[in-house]
Amino acid sequence: MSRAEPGGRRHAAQQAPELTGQAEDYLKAIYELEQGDAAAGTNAVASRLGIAAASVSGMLQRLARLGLVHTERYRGTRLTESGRAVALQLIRRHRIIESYLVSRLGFAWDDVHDEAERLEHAASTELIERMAHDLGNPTADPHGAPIPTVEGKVDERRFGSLASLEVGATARVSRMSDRDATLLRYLAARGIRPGASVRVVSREAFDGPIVVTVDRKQRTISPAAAANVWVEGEAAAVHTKRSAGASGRSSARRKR
Amino acid sequence: MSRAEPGGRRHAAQQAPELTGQAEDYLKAIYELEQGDAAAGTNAVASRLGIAAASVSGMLQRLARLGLVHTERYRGTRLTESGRAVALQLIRRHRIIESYLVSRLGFAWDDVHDEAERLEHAASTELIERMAHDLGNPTADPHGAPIPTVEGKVDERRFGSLASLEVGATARVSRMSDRDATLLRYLAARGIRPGASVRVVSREAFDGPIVVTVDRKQRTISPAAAANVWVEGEAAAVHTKRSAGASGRSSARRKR
DNA sequence: AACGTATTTTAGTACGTACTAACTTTTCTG
DNA sequence: CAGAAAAGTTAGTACGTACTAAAATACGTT
Ligand SMILES: [Mn+2]
Ligand SMILES: [Mn+2]
Ligand SMILES: [Mn+2]
Ligand SMILES: [Mn+2]
Repeated sequence: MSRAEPGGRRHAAQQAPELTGQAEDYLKAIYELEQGDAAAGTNAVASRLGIAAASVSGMLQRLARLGLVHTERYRGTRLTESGRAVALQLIRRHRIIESYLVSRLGFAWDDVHDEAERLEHAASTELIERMAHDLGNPTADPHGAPIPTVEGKVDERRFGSLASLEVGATARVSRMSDRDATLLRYLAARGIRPGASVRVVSREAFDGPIVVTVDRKQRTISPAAAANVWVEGEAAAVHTKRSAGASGRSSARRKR
Repeated sequence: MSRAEPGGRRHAAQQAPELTGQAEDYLKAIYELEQGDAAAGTNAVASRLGIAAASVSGMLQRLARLGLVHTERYRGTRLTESGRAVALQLIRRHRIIESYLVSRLGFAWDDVHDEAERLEHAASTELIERMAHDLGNPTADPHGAPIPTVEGKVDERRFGSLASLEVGATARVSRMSDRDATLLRYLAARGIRPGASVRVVSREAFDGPIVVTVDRKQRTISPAAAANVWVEGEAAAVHTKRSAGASGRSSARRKR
């Protein structure tokens, strides 16, 4: 019940520190950026949230004081157990809201992310659980992202991207980024949605377009778009080869 | 779409000043406190919002700068046209959300106010209109409060309270305050809900309990509770008498 | 009209959150 | 490994929103 508003105090703070919406978004960003053993970089958090890196430094110190993250100066940030729990519940709220808006209120799948980005901070646990129950406790959102359980369990498998599938390989679309409505419409126009099965027909050199068969129909997809689509169960057609996955690498921070 | 968050700037401000949730709540409070020609007092706004009067003074100056209220120093505040428009749209959002939560998600009517108080600031116009459409564009919320239209029209009639009905008078329950869940449960337990028809059987002196017939059953109601129930179409049984209504008085601010 | 009380405003402070500019540390590269 | 580039932090500022304490104004009562 009742998530806190920002500037003021309004409600006496009880045990739980009553995080602001911004703090919650930071935790979510960190959750999404850290992988395995690699901490989330300040710049990465900043660009994810559209905020100056200097501002992020400040907030991370606050979150550290609250016991929600561990920060090693100049070396990145990772969630503590309790920070992770907060992030997962926020993600649960986000994804259930998206699912509800699509299934019950007729929203387009490319139109729910921003709405959920705000509602996730205002919706009570009771509301979320009622929505979830009404939907039959879904396990994935409209973009294929897994929904954490109330207990904070979630499928954390990482899949390879469609962009890195080899020619001849077949796979099932698992999920895609939902942060860009244009991308989602681009993909929808090509039949790329969670559950679709794809097969790479050919690829052009120099990052040229990828030709794929999507549920029997032949389609062309830009590699930039394909990089935001994750697929599972890839199977090469003729001879199996190791694919350099964009999956669980952990050693270094990727540039961009 | 997208109501602003507080501390930061985050989105470039376009034409519309993008009010914070708090500012919106102030406007709503002023709307509900000013009646006819009487301005809303600073203390009244403060106690309504649970905020110190000094803080309210500050915010009112900001709202005045934004052209949303007129403030006459030491004399009270009233909404400008545009402030009123903001307040009415917020109230529309609030009441549609309450209605939706009750009708579509099985919330109890005494449990939706706080939820709506937060969601009203996060829900986009699109979401609200989809909810409204799904409900068949209701004209009143679960507590009998009229829902302003998209154009900002609303039934502003004021009714007398059940507490001021004379013995023998019959009336229909129009609405009740929704800000106290305990009150709502108290009323529900006695069958007092919008549309119920009541008749005052007797009243005790010194603000004692009021005995009423509610939809045929006899019930006892405390005057403090009855003061938060508004009724319409009152009709005295035998001889009609002027009732000193707690309705449209405007000259002085009531104490408390 | 004068006084005392209620109402309202100002002054000074705090905190969350953001920004830019300047500085520090780490990492990469030749 | 030295120097440059990238990444991250600190310093100083701003704004919205709250608070308490003190001062100003208005109002009801004698
Ligand atoms: Mn968010
Ligand atoms: Mn999603
Ligand atoms: Mn509100
Ligand atoms: Mn209501």
